[in-house]
Amino acid sequence: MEVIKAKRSSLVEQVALQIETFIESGTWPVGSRIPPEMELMEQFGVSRNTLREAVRALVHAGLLQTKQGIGTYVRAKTVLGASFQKRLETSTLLETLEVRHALEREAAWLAAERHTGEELNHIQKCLHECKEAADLHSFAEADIALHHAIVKASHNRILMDLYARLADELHASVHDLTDMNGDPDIDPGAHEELVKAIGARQPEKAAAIVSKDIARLKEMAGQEEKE
Amino acid sequence: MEVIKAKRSSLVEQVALQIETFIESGTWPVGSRIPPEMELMEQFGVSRNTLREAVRALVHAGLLQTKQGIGTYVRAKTVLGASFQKRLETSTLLETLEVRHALEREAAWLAAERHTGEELNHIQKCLHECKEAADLHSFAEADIALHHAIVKASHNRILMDLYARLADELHASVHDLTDMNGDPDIDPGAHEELVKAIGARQPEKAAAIVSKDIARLKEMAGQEEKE
DNA sequence: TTTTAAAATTTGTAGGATGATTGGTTAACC
DNA sequence: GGTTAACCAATCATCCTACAAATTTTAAAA
Repeated sequence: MEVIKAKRSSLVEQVALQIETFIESGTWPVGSRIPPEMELMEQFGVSRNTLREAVRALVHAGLLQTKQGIGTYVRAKTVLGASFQKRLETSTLLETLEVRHALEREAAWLAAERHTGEELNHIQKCLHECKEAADLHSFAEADIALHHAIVKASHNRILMDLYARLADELHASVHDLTDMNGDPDIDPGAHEELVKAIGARQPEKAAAIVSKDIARLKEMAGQEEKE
Repeated sequence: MEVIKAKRSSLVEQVALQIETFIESGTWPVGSRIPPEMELMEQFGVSRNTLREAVRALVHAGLLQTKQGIGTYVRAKTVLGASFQKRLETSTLLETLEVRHALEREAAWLAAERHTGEELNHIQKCLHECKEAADLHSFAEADIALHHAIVKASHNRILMDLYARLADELHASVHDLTDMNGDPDIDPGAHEELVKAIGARQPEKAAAIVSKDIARLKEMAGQEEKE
């Protein structure tokens, strides 16, 4: 792991970007503990202050998390994803659902236009796991995986970045919604129609199904706020 | 400007968040130069290292920009906005237009549902300025202002955050497109229809007009890539 | 008056020191 | 044998001092 020193930008910026690269590339995956400060100082060939400024930048961005006495952990894969999630934490559920609608509708449309055979297979596998889910927890996970697969099939990296964090944030919210309402109100038929429309390359139909699905969630959210 | 010291989080994090607050609240507006390090150290009551880590976090986030020998300047108003713009800089024009479509379509729909009389007046004023634009530059600025007004009328803060940066990034791209094609291909009729649909509280119609508008831009972008 | 050099201001980087936190280990006590 | 307290090592958090580098301002020289 030889670190190249460029001259254009500050040392701190260079180190921060390189750490980001290690994270995005998967060298330091989410959840892993990166080397301690003393080691990083040696690897990057900078003083501790410079190293700390770089690490702190990424801590603030939500990419890393430091634990005194223990070490530094990777919390997120991309800066945009982390800051988006931070933003979602201070937003209302309605705002979040509306943005989800915007992103999912566009993703479904593009997936219908662009998916590969392999991607469609993966989408169909996720659909199958939704149907086979034994409990609410399994269903929620399969549901998220399905939506991720669809966004991936859109071949739009920005959508993927934004959606990765949106899905995590919504995971708990929707989970709470269905818990409190008691009746899970699962509509697997909508998922089946969505996947069918995407497979048949019908973007308008896919988009309409997404709109209908989110509208139902917004209604549930509205009822929740009235209680 | 008395700074309160809480105990829960690290000093660096507290200072960084306070600086962010000063920026978001407009105390330090975009483009302005914030006080030098020595002053900030005294104001926040921390050491220079602690202050630098906080400032560096915001520099990396794109909110601040430091110039050696001169000072530190405010570059953006929100972290999400800054990181989104950073992401857009490494994205293709097609990806950007697709995300723009997702956000603008949702914003137009919500604006049709939720606008206030005051907001509609402002939207109509922006439309008027589009029509009265003497040259391409003026039109582009009025165009951006119109879309900003529509997104604001959606009453969704996330959309506003994301769109603020998206508009800036697209400003140059669309400008380049129209420059290179020679023929500006301005369609003021679409803007008029859009504003009419929003005013008449017809969300479906507003959304369809946005889709049509972006589709035209995507076509132009496609032709550009073929040259 | 103009040009050059020095000084001042401000950020960038390095090194040293102490404090605080966390997890693991060991010893003492019940 | 189980529990609790003390101790230690590892690691991050904060502070201080010093010098370097870049830019602007001021003073001196031509």
